[in-house]
Amino acid sequence: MMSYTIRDVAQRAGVSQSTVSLVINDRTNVSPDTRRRVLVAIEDMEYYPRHSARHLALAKGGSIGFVLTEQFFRVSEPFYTKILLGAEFEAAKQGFYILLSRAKEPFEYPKDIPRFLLDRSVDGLIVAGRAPKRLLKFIKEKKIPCVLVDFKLPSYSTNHVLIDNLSGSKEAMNHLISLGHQRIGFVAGSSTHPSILERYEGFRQVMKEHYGNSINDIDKLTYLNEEEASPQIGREGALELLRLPDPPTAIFACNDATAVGCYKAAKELGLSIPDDLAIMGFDDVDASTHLDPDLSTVHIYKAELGKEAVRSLVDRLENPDQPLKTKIISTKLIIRGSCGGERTPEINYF
Amino acid sequence: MMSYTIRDVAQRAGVSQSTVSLVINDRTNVSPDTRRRVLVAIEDMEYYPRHSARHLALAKGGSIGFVLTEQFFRVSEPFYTKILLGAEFEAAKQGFYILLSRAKEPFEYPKDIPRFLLDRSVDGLIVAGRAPKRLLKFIKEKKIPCVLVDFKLPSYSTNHVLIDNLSGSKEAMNHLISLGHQRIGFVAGSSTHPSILERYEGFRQVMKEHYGNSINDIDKLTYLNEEEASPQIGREGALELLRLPDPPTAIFACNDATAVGCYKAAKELGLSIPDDLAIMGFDDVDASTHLDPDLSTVHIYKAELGKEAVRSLVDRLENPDQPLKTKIISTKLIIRGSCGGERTPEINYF
DNA sequence: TATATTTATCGAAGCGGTTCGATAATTTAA
DNA sequence: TTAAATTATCGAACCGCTTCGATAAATATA
Repeated sequence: MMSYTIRDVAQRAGVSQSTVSLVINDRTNVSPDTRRRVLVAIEDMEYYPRHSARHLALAKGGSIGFVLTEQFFRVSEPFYTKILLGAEFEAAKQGFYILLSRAKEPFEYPKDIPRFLLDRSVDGLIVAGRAPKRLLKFIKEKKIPCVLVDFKLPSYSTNHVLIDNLSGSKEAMNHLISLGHQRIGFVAGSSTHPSILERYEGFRQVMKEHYGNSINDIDKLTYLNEEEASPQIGREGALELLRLPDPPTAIFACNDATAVGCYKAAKELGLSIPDDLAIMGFDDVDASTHLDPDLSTVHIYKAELGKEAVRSLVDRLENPDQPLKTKIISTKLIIRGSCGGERTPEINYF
Repeated sequence: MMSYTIRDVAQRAGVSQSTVSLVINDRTNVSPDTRRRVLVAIEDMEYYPRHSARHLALAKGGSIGFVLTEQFFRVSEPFYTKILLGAEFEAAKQGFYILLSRAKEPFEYPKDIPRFLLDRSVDGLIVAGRAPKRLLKFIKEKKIPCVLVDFKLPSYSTNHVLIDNLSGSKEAMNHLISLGHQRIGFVAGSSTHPSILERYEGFRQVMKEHYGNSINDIDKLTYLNEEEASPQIGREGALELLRLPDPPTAIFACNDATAVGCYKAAKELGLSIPDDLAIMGFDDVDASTHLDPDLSTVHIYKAELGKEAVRSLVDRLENPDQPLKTKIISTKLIIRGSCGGERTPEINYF
């Protein structure tokens, strides 16, 4: 069943198609009476303008590309998909569509350039997590408006939405210290990711501040692995630190997935949490409340990251000459059962 | 920087735009020599046809809408997003885009009709999880090709991709029984969802088969709740069953989220898993390996569901007069630590 | 060799919108 | 009362692609 076009509406309302267009786009210089007639016709015919036609005529279509690094597609899925869902939420609100795509890793140029970039289906792009350099270069060359979420590159300027990892990390560390821990270990995977580095930096700063400059000591209490942060890495790291002659009494894991592995290590060594070993995570993924005891961690407002990314991008699309902006979203320390201290009341963040 | 159009390419190659179009679309009746010249020009100019223009000309754009029920957007996120990711994977392979949208709950018509349906941005639709009736009605009226994933309505005919819940459930039950359990409880949320009902049916069938027709008994061992399956529901249900004068020695939870709650209940009552209480889940969500002991469960090939949905839809788009098809995807029993038995070797399913 | 087919290429119309410039109608200014 | 400015409406061109029918060139058939 063919549906109506703007011409049909025009005919029905007894006006020209240009007038209908003016009404649709809420432009000035249409008499109230004509406007009413057109609106009635639109209503009656259940007319809705074709997206592709507008897109073609306007050279912009109100769609946003969302790129997820393939690695995260699998491993860190619960984290990044929350960001995606937040983005969808805000995009819908602002009348934009989200087109989803993966960035392969390793990234091959030009094969792996998302097709919606090539055929101009999207007006702009959000990249969540590690962004392939070659992709970023392409985006810059083509001058495609873009915002990076939870990732940055020293020499690359664009809009960003970032997590306040440093503050979050320091807050978590200070909490651990306030509980009396002196030997605190740090276990991390994905150790080249800027967010992880910042969490590490927070760990170091607080340790130094409290326990002086005995860097060697800090280094001994640190396990860094470049591979994707995961329970396996967490387990390995925790085992390594806990087998030290002078093992830590608390472990700060770079994220919740890693913390899960620390639980396993503790169990293997017969250590009880939090009495023998305190564990602190980062991210506040759903799984953290499933652990026993439930995990104290640093909450990240994931959906908010996605929302802010969309706002940032839409803003940029609407005023292209704006200065670049970086938004930094705070975190929130959530005390549960894995390291003692007074529990934070649970709130249901979307 | 304006990019090239088909006319530019035509000019460069010294042919008409229609010829370029023929080459692009790989049509017959183009001399090898001309084809080569055009291809070279395309290559040189990095030409790529505008999506919206093709869309307009062809009245189809190679995009698929993916609708997620808002409820699942939050609660069952890890489950449905895996399906989404699988769909993206297959869609990319087939050259389709995925547009994401939520279906509000409750669903208000016509406000909540996804916009991409109204403005014809998508050629077809995948709906995952519970689909609002009013939305389905709209889809049928507009004759929009559609496939339902993990949901069906008795009177609604369309393409489906479903989980073989009944077999999965029976297999899980038989395993429990083979371990010697006689009193097995069933705990479920989302009890009106067809998938959950099928799992329940599997439970009943196996119980009846083994322990005769003492229906009352089975009913006593059943906890059904219409609210969204969740750890809270699981905890409630397990507590209720475990406090019976003659409590179950095993609990079959309708899904992993619910099973998590059963763990909590067991802990509260001082029961150890699997010795005092065996627990069996369904879904095989990531979190199930984080539990201690790790959860025996029924694996669902979530990404595969998404892939099959795309295949089904694309198939339908390409030959519209095909009969409707329902695909049923099998499950796989995964034995881990929560109920004894020999462990299934872990495989990394995408 | 003349005619009928087939093959290669092209021009122009059309997909469904937006928008610019022209025109007619109305209001304001002189 | 007339000229100038403003407002309302419209026709036509255009966005970038596909496709139909026409035409010219090449090939097959009689």
